[in-house]
Amino acid sequence: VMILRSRFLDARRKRRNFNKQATEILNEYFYSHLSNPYPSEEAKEELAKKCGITVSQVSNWFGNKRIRYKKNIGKFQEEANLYAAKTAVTATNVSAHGSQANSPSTP
Amino acid sequence: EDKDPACPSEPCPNASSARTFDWMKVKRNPPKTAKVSEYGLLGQPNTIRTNFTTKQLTELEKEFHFNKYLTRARRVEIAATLELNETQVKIWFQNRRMKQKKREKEGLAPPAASRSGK
DNA sequence: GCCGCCGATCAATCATAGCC
DNA sequence: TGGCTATGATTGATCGGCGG
Repeated sequence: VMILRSRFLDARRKRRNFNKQATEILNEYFYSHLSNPYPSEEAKEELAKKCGITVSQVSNWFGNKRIRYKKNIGKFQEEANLYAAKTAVTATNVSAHGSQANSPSTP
Repeated sequence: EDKDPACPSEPCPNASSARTFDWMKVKRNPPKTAKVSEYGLLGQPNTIRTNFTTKQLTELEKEFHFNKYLTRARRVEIAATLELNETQVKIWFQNRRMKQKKREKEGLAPPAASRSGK
């Protein structure tokens, strides 16, 4: 089926990569909060300002980053160590549930 | 001054930083968009994202401009007409409203565009 | 109890940017 | 010019929380 997309009218046509500096800032935040890389709305606004991009773009960046990171952790190992060395705010967390790491039901 | 609630509930093989935190293990349940009908006995229902046709999107969009919210009756009607689940129609409207909201919000102060060294 | 909505997020995909 | 990977954006659908 040729789901003739409105290939035109697709906002994602003209895409520009972010500054190297913006990416630097985003990565620093991401890796320094690797235990929980979910910036609050306020944090996103601040990052957006520093990076010169919109809050939505910050959200998109973290969304993509998280998914791609966990999809292939090994591929980001170097990057992780690089930024981990740069900043360390690794908030150690407290655990909640006991053992058992699995989904609801296992078929 | 931020605290993170999250925990690696499993021993990690690595030593350095980068441990395996639970957000990395999050898995979403597959869409239950299934309409329990034709699909052998193994063929999984619709574990994939439904691709709405241009026609369906056009109709939904048209309806949205008419009403941002749907009534149960209208929803049933549209679902039948477009051959979609009521849930899909409902979800489409919810996402559409959020999209609208986002657009309005961004359309009120987007000055700032620093791209790479163009 | 169940339902719809909101806000955030996921996950797959699209289309382009960027490099070799 | 071709091919491939990196990356920002889009979007159907899920998750958790609220209110009716």
